[in-house]
Amino acid sequence: MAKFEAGPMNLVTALVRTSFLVDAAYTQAGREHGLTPQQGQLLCVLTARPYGMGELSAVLGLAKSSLTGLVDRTERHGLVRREDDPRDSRAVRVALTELGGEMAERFYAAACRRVDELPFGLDAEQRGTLTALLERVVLDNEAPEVFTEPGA
Amino acid sequence: MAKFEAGPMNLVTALVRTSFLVDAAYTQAGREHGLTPQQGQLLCVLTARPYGMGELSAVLGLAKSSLTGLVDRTERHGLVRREDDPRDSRAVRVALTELGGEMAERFYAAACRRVDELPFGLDAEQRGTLTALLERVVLDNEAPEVFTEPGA
DNA sequence: CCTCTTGGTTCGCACTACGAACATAGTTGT
DNA sequence: ACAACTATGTTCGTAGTGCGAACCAAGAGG
Repeated sequence: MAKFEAGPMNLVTALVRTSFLVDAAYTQAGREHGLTPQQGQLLCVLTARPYGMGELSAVLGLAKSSLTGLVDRTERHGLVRREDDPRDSRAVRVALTELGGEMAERFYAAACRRVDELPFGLDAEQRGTLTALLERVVLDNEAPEVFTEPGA
Repeated sequence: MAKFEAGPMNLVTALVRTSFLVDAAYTQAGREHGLTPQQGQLLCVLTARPYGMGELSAVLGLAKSSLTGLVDRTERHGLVRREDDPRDSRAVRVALTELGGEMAERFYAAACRRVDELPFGLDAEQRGTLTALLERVVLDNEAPEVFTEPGA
């Protein structure tokens, strides 16, 4: 029963399994540095600039109440800091600490390395094609700007 | 800064963001039916056949101890059942209940629908190309056989 | 038999995520 | 000014996730 299904995989299955691989790579990269994937994600977002809680909630796709905890824990580990927003005294700006910046860099590098290894079976041209197609999907769906290169 | 970076996205970023979209779709599909993504995943795996705990652990990429809890909770919801393995009395076979089978079907359909909508901006040929490229990645990395069509 | 391995569970821990309710601080209309 | 509304975060309770270490019981091998 579907034991030798070398036949064409459907797109949905391919996407789901790829996502599975990416997640695993991401999680592994985090584990190398004592980070949960969520904390790693948070650090990566913050490398661009400080964010407010509400903004983070939107970018990461989490409820505000979920974010309080994530930031709490990450702050407790000394990776992130809550700063007062000068122009709105109820708002807060979450920023990387120095240690957080270093962690972000290392996590980002490790995650990139691992994810970049996934398409090892594709040549340069195929990678280019794949990138273009996925980029289209990502942009069409307005995927949040997660995981932009820190040095950009 | 990098505000109008319409430039070529790198492959890693494209993969990570795509994975983000797929996860969100998956989670949403689960929520529609009162399932967590993990429980949904479990049901999908079990549509093929019953599995032992160890097998599940390997397929889902979880520690055995994590699995006990997942199966416990899913069992508590009446979706899954632990059966004795006739040929090994310490082993267990996790199987779908009738309700579990129905849920699996509905969850699978919902997840497919949502994931299938992601590449709405691609035409048939592009979808074919994308599928082929991802399939290659998936097979090269021996991604677990998650999310195979139930009816296969 | 006595070991060694294997299949699962238990336990304690840290973390994830949500919605409802809440407190404040801005904002608007009058 | 002042009341009414809105936006920003936090708190609280609940359910679920995931791990490693320790453990138990049943098979396998010498």
